[in-house]
Amino acid sequence: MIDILKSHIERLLNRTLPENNYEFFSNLLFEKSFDKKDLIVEEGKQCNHIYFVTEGTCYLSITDEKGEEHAMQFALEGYWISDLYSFFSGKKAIYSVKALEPTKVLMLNRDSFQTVCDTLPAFDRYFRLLLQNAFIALQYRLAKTNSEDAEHRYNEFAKAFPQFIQRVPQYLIASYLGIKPQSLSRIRKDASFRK
Amino acid sequence: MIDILKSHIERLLNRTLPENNYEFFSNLLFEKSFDKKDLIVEEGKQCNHIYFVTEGTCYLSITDEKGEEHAMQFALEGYWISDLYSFFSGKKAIYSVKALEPTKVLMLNRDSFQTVCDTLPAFDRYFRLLLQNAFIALQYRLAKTNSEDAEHRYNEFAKAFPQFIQRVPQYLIASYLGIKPQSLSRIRKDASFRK
DNA sequence: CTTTTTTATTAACGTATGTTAACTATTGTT
DNA sequence: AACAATAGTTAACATACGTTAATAAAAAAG
Repeated sequence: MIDILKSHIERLLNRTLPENNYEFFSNLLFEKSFDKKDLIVEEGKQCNHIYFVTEGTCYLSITDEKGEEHAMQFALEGYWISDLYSFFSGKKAIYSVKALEPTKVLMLNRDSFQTVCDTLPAFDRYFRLLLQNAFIALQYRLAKTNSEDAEHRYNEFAKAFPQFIQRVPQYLIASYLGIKPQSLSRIRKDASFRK
Repeated sequence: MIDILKSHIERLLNRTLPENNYEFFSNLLFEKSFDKKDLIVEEGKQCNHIYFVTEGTCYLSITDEKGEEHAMQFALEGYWISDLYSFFSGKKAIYSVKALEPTKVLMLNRDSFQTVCDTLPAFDRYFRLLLQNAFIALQYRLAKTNSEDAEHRYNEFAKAFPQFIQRVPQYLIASYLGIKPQSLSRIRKDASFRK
């Protein structure tokens, strides 16, 4: 069951890991379960872990001054999620992570992260590749946010992430796209008319 | 003159590099100069380098289907810039990089990047830290794009990056903020009234 | 099953930003 | 210095999306 993570690592590194490397790493992980609606990371508190989802769904969000929540990222089985700002700086979290379903994660704390990166260069490489991909995807998403209208963005999202359309409530998808739920409703209705 | 990069690396790693480590790395770099308006990276062609700016300014942009250009990132002395999508995948660039002033860069090609990361784990670490910071900043920028109006975003930008306000034309700053130059003009006028 | 809570829909109206177009200011070129 | 090209401003009008509010549908809880 932990092996979904091992194969994730080996796929990114494009090679198999020596068994003792992975063992060293996996001994630093803790398993934890959350109920639906539980907060995995809470804004205002230090976020001392990164989380690898092995079961369930959750999402990262930020709350603005008006008290409105904005979904930034969704995660299901095989995704890492956390407030990286807080994790890497040690400052208070500006994001929250909340479970959308009963969710199981493998968690790695800051010290263990440092240890594994210092001890096994393969893990520095692994996390670099993760961040590389995340950065490229995020930059592309921002480009689309600044150039396409909400309908186009919704269609691209639905095509790229059909699993999220299934498992994430529509008001959070609207929020992720940078619009209100009413607007997404309107967009979907207009689209269904045109069919 | 190359040492602006060395100190950049040592600042991120939070330690001094063995002199032979840096020498190994810097021998893989090429220096190149561009005139104002030159394309450093051209959309549609492979982007085979990452660029560290030692002099001048340039910016990364993407052109949408309607032919409109969207500024994604600015870089002046001490910044890395490139189309990382193309650089890491080997596919055709979807972004361009263009000089806004006469600009000097140190460039590192894909093979050399691989070599230095494979040979010196410190560089995997360095590029992980770079990407980490870039990801965190980009995620925050997207959060603001989805939650604040253009006036607020402009004010935050001007405060955080006064150098760019000096050296980058206003229509590119508008584009970076996700609005049209006319809108930024209006915002600035309204603000000056309220003073 | 029934009730309550949460999520989604719809419609009328408001607003920030886009569009078009004309004009001015600035910068670069001969 | 004169001219051309680029960048910035302004204003009238258009539009995508936000706001408010009422209702309906679906999911969770008793």
